[in-house]
Amino acid sequence: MKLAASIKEVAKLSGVSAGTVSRAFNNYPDIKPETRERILRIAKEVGYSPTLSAKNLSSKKSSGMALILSQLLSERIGGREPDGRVFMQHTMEDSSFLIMCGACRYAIERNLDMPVYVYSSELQNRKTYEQFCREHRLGGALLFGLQTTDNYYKALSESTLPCVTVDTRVLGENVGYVGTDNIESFRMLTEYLLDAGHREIVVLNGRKVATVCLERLAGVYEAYSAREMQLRSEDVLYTDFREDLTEKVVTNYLGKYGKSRATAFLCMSDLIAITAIRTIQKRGFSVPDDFSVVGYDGMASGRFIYPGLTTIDQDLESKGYAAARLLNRMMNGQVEEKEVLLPYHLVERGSVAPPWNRDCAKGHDLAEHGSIMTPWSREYAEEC
Amino acid sequence: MKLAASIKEVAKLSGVSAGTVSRAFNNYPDIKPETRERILRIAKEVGYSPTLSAKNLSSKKSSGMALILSQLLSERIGGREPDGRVFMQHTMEDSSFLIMCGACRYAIERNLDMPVYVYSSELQNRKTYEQFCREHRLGGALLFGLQTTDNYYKALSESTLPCVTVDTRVLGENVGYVGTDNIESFRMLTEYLLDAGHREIVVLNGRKVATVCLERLAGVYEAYSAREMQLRSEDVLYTDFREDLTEKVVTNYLGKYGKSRATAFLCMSDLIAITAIRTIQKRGFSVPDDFSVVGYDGMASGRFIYPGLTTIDQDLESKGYAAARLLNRMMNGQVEEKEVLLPYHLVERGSVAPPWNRDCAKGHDLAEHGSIMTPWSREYAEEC
DNA sequence: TTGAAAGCGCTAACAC
DNA sequence: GTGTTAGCGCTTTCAA
Repeated sequence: MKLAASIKEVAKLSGVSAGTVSRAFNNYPDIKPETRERILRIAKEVGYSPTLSAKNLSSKKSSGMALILSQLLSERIGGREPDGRVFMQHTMEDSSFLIMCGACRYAIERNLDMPVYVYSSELQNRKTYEQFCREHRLGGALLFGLQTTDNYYKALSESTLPCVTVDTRVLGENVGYVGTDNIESFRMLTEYLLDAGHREIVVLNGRKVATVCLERLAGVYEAYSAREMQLRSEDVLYTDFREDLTEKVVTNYLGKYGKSRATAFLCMSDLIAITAIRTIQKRGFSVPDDFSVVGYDGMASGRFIYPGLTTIDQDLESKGYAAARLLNRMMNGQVEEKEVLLPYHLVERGSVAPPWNRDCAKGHDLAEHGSIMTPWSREYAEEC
Repeated sequence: MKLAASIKEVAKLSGVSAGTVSRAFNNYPDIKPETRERILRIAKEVGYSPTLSAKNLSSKKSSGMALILSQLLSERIGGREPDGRVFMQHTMEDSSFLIMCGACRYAIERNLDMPVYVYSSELQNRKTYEQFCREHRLGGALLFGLQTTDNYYKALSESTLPCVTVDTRVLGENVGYVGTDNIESFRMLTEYLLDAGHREIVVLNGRKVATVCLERLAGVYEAYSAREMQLRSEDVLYTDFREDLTEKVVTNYLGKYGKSRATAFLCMSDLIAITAIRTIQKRGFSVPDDFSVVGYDGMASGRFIYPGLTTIDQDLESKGYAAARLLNRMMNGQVEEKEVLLPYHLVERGSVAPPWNRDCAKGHDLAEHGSIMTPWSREYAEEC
């Protein structure tokens, strides 16, 4: 394999000028087909492919897109193993990764070069959004994990080049948005619990100021008022998405009220829900016999735990894919609708049961829950 | 905010030439401190920062590094929710992501620009490794998720520029390696089970040809022969890392032997272990009373399931960090040791118990396992 | 349909 | 210390 093949080499070997090679590679119409073929063939032989830096530099308008991940390094929260050892955990773990996969899948399908940059909130103070884009010669950017307090969040609304945010809506001429209807989906989730017979529900909320949380909470309230019921504000507990805080909050609640009050926990995320379930079990209670629990996200761990977590799956990979697609279209001037809401759907696993037979369901076996047939138990029952 | 600030603008505003501005920005020694200050100040005012493409192009040797993630899009394996809905899952999910985080953390700490490229096996056929590096003007590359069958795997050994692989060792002049001592760690893990009293152990292996699996299996054999014991080859089952396959394999085994044979499952990864535990429970058996299970990786879900998964945590983030560090050093000619093995340690949760009281431990409660005090039950007992 | 030439924004070698 | 200049590898007029 030859190294260092430049456009000139190829030009010389093909007996044409550099300009013509460029034309061949960029699908210009004004080039004789056979010339193009020949050039492309020779280029392939010597292993030539154009240097992106040079392309970027020479073409007037930069055309590349990039994915910028914000909250990866900062959003680190700790916890402790039972043996006392400290472990770290990412809140955004699942979501960032899947969104990235989806976006990259789109880029790969279209043969687009789309680098991913991990850019923390802290870095955003050192370099402005405009600077970052200029520095990388971006023609458009995909942003995920932005918080409303981030510098880039504010800069986006005045962005001169197209960009797309995921989950964090930003108003601006050139800003697209891909998200989920948080209000609607939480209304649905709440109704699901109400339909199951629950009347005393505790909401385990995330960060008080996070937009998603605000919207989701609104959905809960909507469901309540549609049935002319009231959600007491003291039944909304805040956990900040942190595992240890969630545990503390749930432990407190259980210590205070035990089974005397709520029959279900409605969680703003799967991570919260999973921790809640674990905490409930550690306190000697059962899910779903004593308490039902639902989450939101569709993260993988929800399948692994017992009982399986009933949740709303928002298909994060599709979200990433849709975001990349929207950005690409915006960059090409195909400015359809700049706001895309993705579908979601309820995944019923085993963490919800009707509340009425709480006390006759003690000592259940893994394969049967007493009050409700979980998918697992059903499957087991069928096969045995 | 002014837009389009180039080096010339800054030069003009500062009353110097472009060359001097360049000197100021690149920490050259031969520039008057106050000139530098002034230039930097003015640059900041107009929001200037040098374009990477231009830098790359003009400097002879390209100096940038990048992280290339291979198996993200291809390594997709499906499964089914209990309700029949199909879900997709990434085998590498946890690991890719955490390694990426670690590598990026290093880059950010050093103020290095390190784009992440998601580059599937399929793409590797369309563009050679050399081409990719040239195209992106890389000075070095970090590769994760490479399989021995990948095109880039083969290309690496002849790489002219420094590169570092994670977990997949490649022999070559310019290739560094960051990994874990798979043999040693699996010897330890096996001994842990043997020490607990297990004599009939089933190994749930991954892909037969994967290097990591080969090494890990070697570790198991070592532990056995150190005690002059024999691991029967029919007790090594292959699952290919796929959830559904794992379930099938374990189900088969249990259907055939029930509790009559093995007392423990030694799994090559946490994902396998978690699926194994779930399958065992679905079949009506208990972990750890009927079967002990251990995994390897330290993935987050291992904490969420019940019982907690006893496993070897290999701290993937540190792995990514170490890899980026090694690459950076290699690129700077600080060629210390090109092979870095990272520490690992056993995390004891609740999935292992001695095998001798299998049958007197039925019907246990979450808080007490009969045969062994798990960390959870211990904690619970202490607090109540 | 193609070649020639002027840059894109920067660095680096060589003057002064 | 600083200015000048010649590229880096490509795209893109403008001619031919």
